[in-house]
Amino acid sequence: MSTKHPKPAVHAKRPKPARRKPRADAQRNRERVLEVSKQAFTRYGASASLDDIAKEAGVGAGTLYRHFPTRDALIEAVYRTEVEKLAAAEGKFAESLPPLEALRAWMKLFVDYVEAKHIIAPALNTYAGGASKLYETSKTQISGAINALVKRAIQSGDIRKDLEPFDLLRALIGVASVASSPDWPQSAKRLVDILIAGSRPTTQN
Amino acid sequence: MSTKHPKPAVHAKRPKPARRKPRADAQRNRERVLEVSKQAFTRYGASASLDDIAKEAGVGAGTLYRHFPTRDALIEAVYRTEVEKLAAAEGKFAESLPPLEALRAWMKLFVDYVEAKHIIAPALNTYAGGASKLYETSKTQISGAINALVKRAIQSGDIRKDLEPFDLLRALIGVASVASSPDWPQSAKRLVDILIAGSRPTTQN
DNA sequence: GCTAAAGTGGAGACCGTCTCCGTATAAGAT
DNA sequence: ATCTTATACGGAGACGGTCTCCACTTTAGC
Repeated sequence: MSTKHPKPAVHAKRPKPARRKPRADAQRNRERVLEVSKQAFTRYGASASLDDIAKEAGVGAGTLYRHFPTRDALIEAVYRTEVEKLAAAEGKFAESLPPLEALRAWMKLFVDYVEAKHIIAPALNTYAGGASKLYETSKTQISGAINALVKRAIQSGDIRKDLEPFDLLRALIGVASVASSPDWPQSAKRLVDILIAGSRPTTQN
Repeated sequence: MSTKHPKPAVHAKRPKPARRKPRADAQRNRERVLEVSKQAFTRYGASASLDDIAKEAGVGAGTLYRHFPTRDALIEAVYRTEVEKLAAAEGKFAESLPPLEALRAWMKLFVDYVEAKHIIAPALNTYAGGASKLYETSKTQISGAINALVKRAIQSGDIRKDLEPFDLLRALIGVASVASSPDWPQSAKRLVDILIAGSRPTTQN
């Protein structure tokens, strides 16, 4: 074996362990699980049976758990793109609207997202019990968005200087977690207006 | 049996089925379960094992489930008194404080209650999944309280006429459901102030 | 005391979670 | 084309929680 080629380090994507290319079936299964999960979560809520999801996706339970070790990991993966879109909307609003209206529009968009996929809200909150660090990135993205919007609105003088952006976010998550009653979306949007009104500089009394 | 006494309708508490007095042991067991549940819920959250609770209370699982057919029923029973106290505080504040401050004080008291017993908030919300009608009475009590406070504050001109009291309540429940981060109580109270500021009549702009 | 109504308790059926490991298969080397 | 081996698969089964069922016990009322 002294004639063997020198290490093909030129082709290696990763310098360290010289990894092998990921298997095609693994990738396929992962996507199928994700697909089925999305439907299952919207249909049955966050407590949908994972074994059922695995079955419907045509994979064994072991496969599902290998790709997504915990329920949280799965939820996070499912809603990662949604959260990214929501965070991205911040930029668009910031460009096309005056500061205060951009903030208002984004907050109402948040409500819309939660209305469609009501699992997002608990996913952004640490939720009851386990303080998993999995949602950290999602949280960071959303925090970044509202931070930018509030900062801009403060600079333009539309919002009190001492307002904590995170307070607003917490209120938003909270309001969104309460999903009872049919007129919830209207109520949530009225609340956005109240929150913004309450965040303006105190010109009165 | 023709000599038997005439129906002792005089002593009957209930006219219809002439019920027998409830058994002493049943009452005792019920209270023990309630006692243990209260501790278990504060220690392990709303998902504490019911079988464990039964075991610790020294009763069989069957007994627990007979008294409280569902988890919700048990939670409701445990926090019924707390909710009653909270609702009762409305009267006190209404007497001793000006309308707006009474509302503010009550809302902050709400936050304090939730901080101590973080299960109250989900109990007031329908929560994810099943729309059980069990919390109806609790909800009604709390709704009544905030309704009275808001109405008074509207009449004194401190609050916009078109404000939906239930919107405020929903925000409160929502904010209270978000229990992450150590400075949550401060944040929640800042939010109460924001909500109230946002509910004032629009003298500006 | 007697008796029927009321209540008890725990075995066990059921269901969801998650692990373990023997088997299958794709990727890369020859 | 075949071999080798890292990678992935899947489902049986251990585990733990929920909830029911019913043979047995206890109590209230006479």
